[in-house]
Order: sequence, then structure tokens, then C-alpha cells
Amino acid sequence: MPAPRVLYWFRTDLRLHDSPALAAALALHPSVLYPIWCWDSHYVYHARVGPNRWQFLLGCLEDVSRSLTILNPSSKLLVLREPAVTLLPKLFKAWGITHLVFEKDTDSYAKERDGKVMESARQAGVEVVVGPQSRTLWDSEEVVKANGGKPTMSITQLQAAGKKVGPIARPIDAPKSLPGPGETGLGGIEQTRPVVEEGVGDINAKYRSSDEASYSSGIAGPDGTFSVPTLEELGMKPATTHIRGGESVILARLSQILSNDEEWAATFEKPKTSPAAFEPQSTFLTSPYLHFGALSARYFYHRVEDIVEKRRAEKKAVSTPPVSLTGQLLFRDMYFAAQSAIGYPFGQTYNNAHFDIKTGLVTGGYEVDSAVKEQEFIRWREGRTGFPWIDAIMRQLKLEGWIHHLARHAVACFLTRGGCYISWERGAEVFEEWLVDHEAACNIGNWQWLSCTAFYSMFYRCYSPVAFGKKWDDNGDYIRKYVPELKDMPKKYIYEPHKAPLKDQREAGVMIKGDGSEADSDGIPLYPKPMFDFPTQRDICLAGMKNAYKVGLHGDHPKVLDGTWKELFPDEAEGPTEGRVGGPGGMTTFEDADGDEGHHEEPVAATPKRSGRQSKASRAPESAKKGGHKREHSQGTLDGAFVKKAKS
DNA sequence: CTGTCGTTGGGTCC
DNA sequence: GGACCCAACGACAG
Repeated sequence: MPAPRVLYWFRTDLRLHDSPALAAALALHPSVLYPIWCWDSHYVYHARVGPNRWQFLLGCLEDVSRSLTILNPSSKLLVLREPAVTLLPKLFKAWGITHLVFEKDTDSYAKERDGKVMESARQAGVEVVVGPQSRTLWDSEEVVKANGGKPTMSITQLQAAGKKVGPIARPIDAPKSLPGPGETGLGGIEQTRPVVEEGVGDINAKYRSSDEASYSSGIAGPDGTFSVPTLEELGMKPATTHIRGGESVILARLSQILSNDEEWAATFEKPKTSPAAFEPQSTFLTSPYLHFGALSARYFYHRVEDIVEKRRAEKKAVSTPPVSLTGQLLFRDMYFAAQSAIGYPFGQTYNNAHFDIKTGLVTGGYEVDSAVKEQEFIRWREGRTGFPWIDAIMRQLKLEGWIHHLARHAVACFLTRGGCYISWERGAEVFEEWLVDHEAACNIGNWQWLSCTAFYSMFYRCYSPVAFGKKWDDNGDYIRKYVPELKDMPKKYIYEPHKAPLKDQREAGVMIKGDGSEADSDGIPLYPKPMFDFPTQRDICLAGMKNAYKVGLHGDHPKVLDGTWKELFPDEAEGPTEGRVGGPGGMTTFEDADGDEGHHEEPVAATPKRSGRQSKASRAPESAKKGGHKREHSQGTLDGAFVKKAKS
């Protein structure tokens, strides 16, 4: 039997250390090994990916390529500018491939894609080896099985299930040698240009100079060498973050931190790390590396756990899950397993058996259909809500692609159940676009958590846009950094600048005025007034949440599926009404101290209905649409039991 | 049925 | 800085 000719397909495992899938490829004793990366049109067109994450990914690709070349000068990462689904069947033939090897991926989209690729491999007589899922501590499907087939909805469930699955695999070493690739001639293969999915559209077009740029240079790239592209080749606008991708970057930093300060690593408690810290931030910032597989979760886990065990033996203090460093990895596994169990509906309320409608109420569940809400959403996204703590966080996110976990809590709570009462799905999309560490399972899961849609339900625990930030950063240094127009505002007013007397505003060189759409007025920098009165809005949210919990609708309820659910929420169905208070969506009016008008500008035109939501739902496999975990709505509160007004 | 717990709240009082 | 209250969810153990 001739020696195997192996295609190793890198995806979200952009590393050489602790890669069981790569080890499986090498265990075949291949005569040639083609390390490839395929330009996935889903990532280019349909997933929301801004320049910062693109740049991070490119850094990871370059790093892997360099490491491959170190192992074998004739090897490097072959970047193929075409999606795997159309390209691989052609490559199998052109390169005489006998085996395709890749790491298992339980992400909803990845499962669908890999299924298609495996089918085409079967037809081509190519053997497929799916390596163990190693971006998590345990295999997500095994965790689900151990959890009785149900999604893991709490950290205790995850821990119990993980225990049943078994010990977390010890990391394996990077390979010491590597076969080179064979002939890389494309032998007349025609590039199949990816198609923008109808109804979904090219979400990232705004970041590219040309729709055609990404695939215009053919499969092998502009110089025909399968090079890692640049942002320019992608037609992408420049990135703004200082965060750089790459396995060697994170391994070096991890070693440095873990050996320099074992105590810190062993006693780490997430809730005690400051969301307001910058340069340096208060946490490791491993998340983007974990997402792209530049850092193995298992390697990270065991490096930390070894230190913890050592200190435990020395009778020194250590922290434990869920607050410890390893606890953070457990949460990640919890979300991966939940996503794996639920599939497509995980990313939405619609058709999701596990999630209540709740914060989707006022937004129609699937789209913002109120001009006021849309305006609030835009102001939240762009960091001009008039709440400096919220605005600083959103501006850091947009600029750097990363914010602290607790900062994510603050802005997510504010947008959903603790401020605007806008659907978590809108916020999740912004994070998806801007985060360098965006991980669908974790992002969706955390948004559901913060909006009290799933995983968490104590909606009366609400973050204040003033008090929470002050707790960490009384002087407001974080705000001064990311909202520079407030940099000279006295400490007394830094979290609530609209309360500053005109004299203080003048001395601080800023005027608190308007809605943030104007940067300055006659050369004087402007910072907006709060877009609503927070305490009033918080009460409205609490009342809405109480009502929503009482009704207890789930995403797979017939009335949700057929769109008639609004009948059950008469207050919300009417939409925002001027001056109405006591129901979610009521437009609040308030006047501030100096008697100026409040936040109401002319409402912008309502945005058109977004096609993405519905088409994503309709794209879900039939099994997912019909299956799922039907839940009894036994409370008998569907008719007329909603709460019209919260007791105050 | 009751009581307790849940990674990370806020405000007041001492 | 800690104790306690606020108004109160759902999961789980007993």
C-alpha cells in the first residue's frame, strides 16, 4: 500500500503544540503532508468580522506557517482562496490525496460545513480522520451525553458531566519533524467564486473596498505561492487594535506570566479583577488565542493546574472554580456543550426551546421596530449614550476589539434588561463583529446570561452605569482614556458629567449637550446628555422582566413560531407610547436639572427588517426546527396573567 | 414542601 | 470593610 498523501486542514486549531488532530495526521506516516487553510466565504461574507479580528487571524496564520517552515524548510501553510466545500473535491484529485485530517468542531456552522466536506471525501475515496476536539477541555458531545443529552445550563451541571466524561487530557508535544508537501501545482483547477448567500447578504461589505477583492487573485493568491494574505489583499480597511495573533506570541507570554507570578495565577479570582484596568488589563487576554486555537485550552488548563497543585501541597492559598483561572475554562466548556446540544437555535430566541422571549419583547423579538429603540441601540453601539462608563467600554471595544469580562457584563446588562430593554441578539451581533476573541458559543451564551434569557435569572441584580464603574475606578481614569473629551472633568462628575455646573464644564473644556451626533460646537468638544433617566428605565426593565418571567414563553412556543406571540403581551404589542410608564418600551421623558429638553431628538426612520434573522432560522436543518426539547408551559399563565405594572 | 445556592449588584448602616 | 436589606428567579437537595 502506498504511503498516505495527507491533507491537514487547519481551521480553529492554529498551533502546533498540543494538537491531537495534527498528531493523528502524522501517525499515518504520510509521504507528503499538505498543511492548508481555506478561505471560507462564510467568514468573509456572512459571519460578522471586522478588521481587528481579521488581522488577528492573519497573525495566527503567519505564525503557524513560520512554525511549519522551521520543522521542514520545504513546508509552510498553504492558504487557499476558496471555501473548502467547493475546493477540496478538486484538490483531492489534483494532489492525489488519500487522507483528509482535521479537528472536530461542534460549532453549528462548522458541523454543517464539515458534513458536506466529509461527504465529498467519501465520494472521492479519500479517507477522513477527524481528530479529537481539543479547543475545549472535554469533547462537547460527550459532555452533553453525560448530562443526559441535555444542554449544560449551569456550571455545576458542566462540572458533574465533565467528571463523568473523565480526566482532562494532558497536552501533547508539538511535532519534532514534518513531511514536506508534494507538488502544489493546481493543474488547471478553476476557482469557484463563493456566492453571497441570498437573503443574508454581504454583512462585511462596509469593511472592504471591493466585494471582489477577497477572491480576485485566484486560489494560490497574487504571487501564486499560497501566501498568507494581508488585509490589503482582502480589500479590508486597516485594523485599529494593538492585539496580535499567533501561537508563539501567546506561548511566550503565558510562560512569562506563569513563571513570574505563580501566586497570582494560583489565587486568581475573576470577580476581583478590574474591568477598568488598562495598560495592562487585569486579565490574561488569552481568549482570542483560545478562539483560533493558537493556545490549547487543555495546555493552559494543565499549566495552571500544575501550579495550583504544587501550591496546595505547600499548604498555600489557592482559588477554585468557578472563580479561578481554570474555572473560566469550565464556563467556556459549558457554553460549547450547550451550543452543541441545541444547534442552530442556540444563537437566537426564535425556535429555541430553552429560552424565554423576555428581553426580546419590545424589539419585536427579531428586529428593532421602534425608531426610539433603534436610536438607543445606535448610541449604545457607538459609545454615545451619555453614560461615560458605558461609552468608554463601547469605545474600547470598537477600537481594540477586546474589553474585560465584567465590562461586557456592564454594557450587555445596560442594553438588555438593565437599561434599554433591547433584544440580546442585537448586542450579540455587535460583539460578534468587533471582538477579536469572538467565540459564537461563549458570546451567545454570555448575552443570554446577562439578559437573563438563559443560564441566569436574577434579573433584579442590575448593574448601575455609575456605581459599578466607580467601585473599580473612582477617579474615572478608564473613562478619561477612552472618552477623551471628558479627560479633564472633575472626579466628582466624571461618571455623571451632565450634573457638572456649566462652570466646571467650561473649565474641563467640554460641553454636555445634545445626543452625541455632533463632536463639537464652535470648536468646543461636546459630550452627550444621558439618553434616558436610568432609574426610571431600570424600573421599566424590572417590570418587563417580571412580566416576561410570569408569562414564561419559550422560543419554540407555537405562538412564537407563527409570530402571533405579541397577542400575549398587549402592552408591548402597541409599541412605544409617548409618556407611558409601567410597561416595557414606554418612552420615558425626563428633564434634567437645567431644564433643557431630554434625549428626544427627531426619531430616525425605522430600520428595514433584517433578513438575517429569519433566514438563519429558515436555514436551520429540519430536524432542528421540529426537534429540540419541547417544554411544558405548565404555569397556566398564558392568558391574561401578564403583569401590567410593577409595584413600586 | 422548605431551605439553600447560584462566578462577579446596589444602597445603607455601622 | 462587612452585615444586612432590597424583592425575589430557578435549580436542586432534602
